[in-house]
Amino acid sequence: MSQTIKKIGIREVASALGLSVSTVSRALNGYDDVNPSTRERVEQTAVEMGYRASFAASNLRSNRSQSITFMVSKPWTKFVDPFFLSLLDGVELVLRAQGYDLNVVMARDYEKEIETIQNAVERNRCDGILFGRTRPEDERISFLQERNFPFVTVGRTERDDHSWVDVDHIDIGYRATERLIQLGHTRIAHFVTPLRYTYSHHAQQGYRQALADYGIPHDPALEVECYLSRKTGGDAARELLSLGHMPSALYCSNDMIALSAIEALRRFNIHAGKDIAVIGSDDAPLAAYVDPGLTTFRQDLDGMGMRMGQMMLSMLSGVQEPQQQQIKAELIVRGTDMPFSRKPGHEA
Amino acid sequence: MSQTIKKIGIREVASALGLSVSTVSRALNGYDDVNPSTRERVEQTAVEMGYRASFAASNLRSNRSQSITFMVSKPWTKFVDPFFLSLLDGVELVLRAQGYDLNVVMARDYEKEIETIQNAVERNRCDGILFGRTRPEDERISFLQERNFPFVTVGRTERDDHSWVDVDHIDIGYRATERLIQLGHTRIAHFVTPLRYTYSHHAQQGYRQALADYGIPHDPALEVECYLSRKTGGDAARELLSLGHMPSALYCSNDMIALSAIEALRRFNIHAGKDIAVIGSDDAPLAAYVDPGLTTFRQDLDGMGMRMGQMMLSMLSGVQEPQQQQIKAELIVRGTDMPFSRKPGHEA
DNA sequence: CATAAAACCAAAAACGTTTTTGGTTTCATC
DNA sequence: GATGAAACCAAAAACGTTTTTGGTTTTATG
Repeated sequence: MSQTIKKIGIREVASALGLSVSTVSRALNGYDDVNPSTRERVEQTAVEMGYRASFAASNLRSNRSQSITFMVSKPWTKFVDPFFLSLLDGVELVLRAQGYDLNVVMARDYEKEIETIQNAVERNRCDGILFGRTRPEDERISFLQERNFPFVTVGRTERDDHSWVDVDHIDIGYRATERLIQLGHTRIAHFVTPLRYTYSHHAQQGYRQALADYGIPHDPALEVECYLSRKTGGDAARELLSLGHMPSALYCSNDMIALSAIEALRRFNIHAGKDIAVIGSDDAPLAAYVDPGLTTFRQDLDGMGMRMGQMMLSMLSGVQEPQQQQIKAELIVRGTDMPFSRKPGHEA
Repeated sequence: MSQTIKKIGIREVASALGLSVSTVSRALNGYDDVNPSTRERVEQTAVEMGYRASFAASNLRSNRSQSITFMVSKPWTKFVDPFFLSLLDGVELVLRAQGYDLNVVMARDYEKEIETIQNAVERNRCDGILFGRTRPEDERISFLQERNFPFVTVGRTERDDHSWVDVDHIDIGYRATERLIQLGHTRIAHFVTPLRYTYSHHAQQGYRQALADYGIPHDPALEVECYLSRKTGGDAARELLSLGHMPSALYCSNDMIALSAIEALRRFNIHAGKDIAVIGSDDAPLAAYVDPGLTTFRQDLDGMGMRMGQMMLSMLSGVQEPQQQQIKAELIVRGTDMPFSRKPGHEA
């Protein structure tokens, strides 16, 4: 077994250079009252000796951790939501460039969310926090605001006094519905994501607005709240089917719901793209792989993540005003949407 | 705007109780030389006052961070690999139960892996580290061993003197190939994951062993190294096709490769489950959704993650001997494998 | 050449805990 | 009732940095 490697601290670096500890620290941290040549000597020696400042010590003294926490909530991690992983990628890229670390923590369930945030914030583990799955009334927001702690959310709340990035789900809901209407459909169902989340309401709003604009009455029976686990798109589809409410078109505010519904309907010999038109919302990786491919909307998650990172950085550099950015999604036409055609058996 | 909430430290708690700081600390940290009633008073007051020990301070003094880092490498995050997310879930569950936090950091690319580990280890940010994508010779291993830093890997290396969990890929390769042979196939291709990873070699080994055991000569042209990005399963399939090497069966050591190949072949009117038999390896979520469903292997990732967490905990409690656990995967028969039938056009 | 400003650096304080050290009380035992 | 052990607790040291304070040297200016 090789000998354990000796841990080396700032003191060792200082004495090796014949400088004081404080000078080494200031040189390394980019203070300006240090001779450029001294700084260079210090920097070089530091890497030569393999010196790395103790995270705990510098964090304690400076009260900065140079790291940002992204909290992901359980449902996302359970049935892997590619949504947030691509997002992370953008965030990380931007933060890393400014010397910040990004780390991800998981909140196992709903109650743990606030606890997880508390742990991060009150124990001073990070300089800022990011999270998604916002709800119209979200106690995480008030918690952080009370503490004046920097944060950016993915998704909005009822309030507008904080920084967020978001996809325009009203727009998606509207365009999906409008497209189905223009394809001749009038009985258009909406399988909506859990209504505790703000974005579900947005999707709903867009859907209803499109119906209204085209003079199609809104049938509440066609709007079903789905979950990724308990009541899937498949369950909702079977429910509609058994009630004889079968629509000719289906807009789902989540691709997994759409795919689950498509799969369930296939067992009843109802085929998406042939017997029923289906449009999704978030271009899950699966969407391109199924046959026929799911018509859905693509979102620039990477760009959104980068924007989110930039917002965080600017907050850390002192900007107080809330920053907000909404991005539009792009329609990806594949094979599951199609014009309306009256066929026997598929209409109630 | 509400007033900023005052940060409260251990000193405040101590003086509120009329106790010394050290007693409060010992009470909170479960030392045994403190009166149970005192301990209870302390604990109660601490939560009442909303006290939370500064992470940095306690980490600095105690040299423990009560947190474990899971490093994920870029390729995994890019094309969402459900593999590792389910794993994380199990790990987190076990660690959390013992008061450890799990956080995830991303290594953007190959070179950054060692740097990321360095940052975690040398700056004392965590008490242990977890990572996957092991290679036969893996400098991360030696780095950590030199420093005597606790770690567990997902996957093996050439060496055997460290703790790991792993899926038995030799077994998967063998059983997949054997099944195809028993279904009557003799020209069986293997689309293998990048050979820099240890598990790819295992898959290869199982594949070749099965061929050998059944007396089928090994045709190197049928074994193609694939990547998730550059050369996908689709590329490999087209390549075989253009060379007139088309096999009647295909074993892929990764489901995404399998799905990509299936999709590409469909465009040539070669249908998995009808014209070619396909077996995957890791039951990606997509595998159940495509039509026909992909025949593949399911791995108990959650259990593997939990085992991994337990290993880490035991290392932290002083166990030195390497612990190792290999799990077997379970065959999931869906629709893409089928018996051999001689058809014109699909045999070279 | 005197003086002020700027540049440079050393010493010491500070960050908020945990750990060490040691002292006092309580309790059981002889 | 003396004695040792155990239980309990307070004071102070320590962790490894960054920040503050202040002092010395150099440079620019009149």
